[in-house]
Amino acid sequence: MSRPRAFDNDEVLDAAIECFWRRGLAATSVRDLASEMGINGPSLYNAFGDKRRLFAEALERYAQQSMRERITRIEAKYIGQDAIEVFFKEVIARSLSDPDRRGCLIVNSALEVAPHDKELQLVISAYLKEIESFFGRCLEVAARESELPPTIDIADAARLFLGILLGIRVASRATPERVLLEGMVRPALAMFEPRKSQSNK
Amino acid sequence: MSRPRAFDNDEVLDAAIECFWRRGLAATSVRDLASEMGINGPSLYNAFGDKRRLFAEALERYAQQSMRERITRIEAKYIGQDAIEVFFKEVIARSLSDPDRRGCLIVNSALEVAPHDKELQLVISAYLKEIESFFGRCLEVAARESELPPTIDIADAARLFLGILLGIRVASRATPERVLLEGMVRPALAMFEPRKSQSNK
DNA sequence: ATTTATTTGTATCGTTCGATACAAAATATG
DNA sequence: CATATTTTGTATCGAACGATACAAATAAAT
Repeated sequence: MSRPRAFDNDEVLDAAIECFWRRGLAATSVRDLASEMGINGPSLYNAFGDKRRLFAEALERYAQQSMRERITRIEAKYIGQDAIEVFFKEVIARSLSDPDRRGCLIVNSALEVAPHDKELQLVISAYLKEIESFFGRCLEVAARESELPPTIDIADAARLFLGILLGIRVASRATPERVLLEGMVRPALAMFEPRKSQSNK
Repeated sequence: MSRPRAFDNDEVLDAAIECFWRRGLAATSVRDLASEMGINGPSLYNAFGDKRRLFAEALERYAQQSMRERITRIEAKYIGQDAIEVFFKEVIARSLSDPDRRGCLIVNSALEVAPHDKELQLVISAYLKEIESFFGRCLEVAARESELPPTIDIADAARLFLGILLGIRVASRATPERVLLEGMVRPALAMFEPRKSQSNK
């Protein structure tokens, strides 16, 4: 009954994610966005309401495609200690290979947006909780598989790994050096029981 | 030979710190700054050059008054494990008691500014290194005092504590909850040898 | 007192900001 | 084909942006 959209919502959202990811919310103008999304300003407002609502949609899509995708993919293939190790290995590799040093949009938004926007604070806080829960699940499995000393408090260990992840994401924007990022997580991974090593030849 | 300044440089810099600390670099306008600093726009430009240079001066003053002050004050009174514990206790207390959730200006700038400003990136990266070195010194002492198992790699442990600190600062802006912030650091503090406990009555 | 150098306050500069008014274009439905 | 409905592109809107021109004000030096 009406004229159809000339663009794909998800495609232009991906372009918006790229803008917000690289420059943040405040430093990205609507003109930047419209240009990178390949649409006109009025189309942007017609489709997404305003800049803040576009940001909220981009953030949710990022959480789905970047955070949850990684968690479900890793949990489908690894469990316990392995899952945590693979997770950090992947995050560090991505952080070091990104010439724009974008870090993680969720972490960036936790710092830039959360204190000034109550509604988005709740959303972002929930994203962080999802990551903490992922670590919690891995640690539960590790404890069951005797990879983890029973003295370890699992809830706190999950919080520790979340903290280290946030630390890695911050550090990678100012000091993107492998020795630093890997060094941040290595002592925490040492909380696991020593692996039964294969016989050395 | 000339008309004297009607304002104190350090006083107006403190006001500038407050602006940048609460809202970040991009979201703080020169009018915000001049208003909070109690001076006119032209006086601001005459004294500090431009917004970016004012930010650089405010950041350096913050590093001196907030980061280095805390480190030297704590190191003058505590050593080893105690120093690290007091440091985190203080940071967490400050984070939870700040209704504006400003976090740490250095950490905020590592995320917002460092990727887009090569010169400030180097400055910020050096600030982070100062914090890491503080942890390193504490850990060296702890190792000498047998507070630390010899299996612990001190350089990596210092990187871990820096990472946790960054994590706490980020989390405190989105999820300022004591159980989370304390939980992030508690497992790391468990790397120290069990203390010889006093006889229980 | 006059000169010299700097700061101060007023009044902007041109640019960019987020957001729209409006009419032409496009499609599903009747 | 005619109508109803939404999208599109052009052309802005008023407000706020970073930054200055300029003259009055202020003090030290002569």
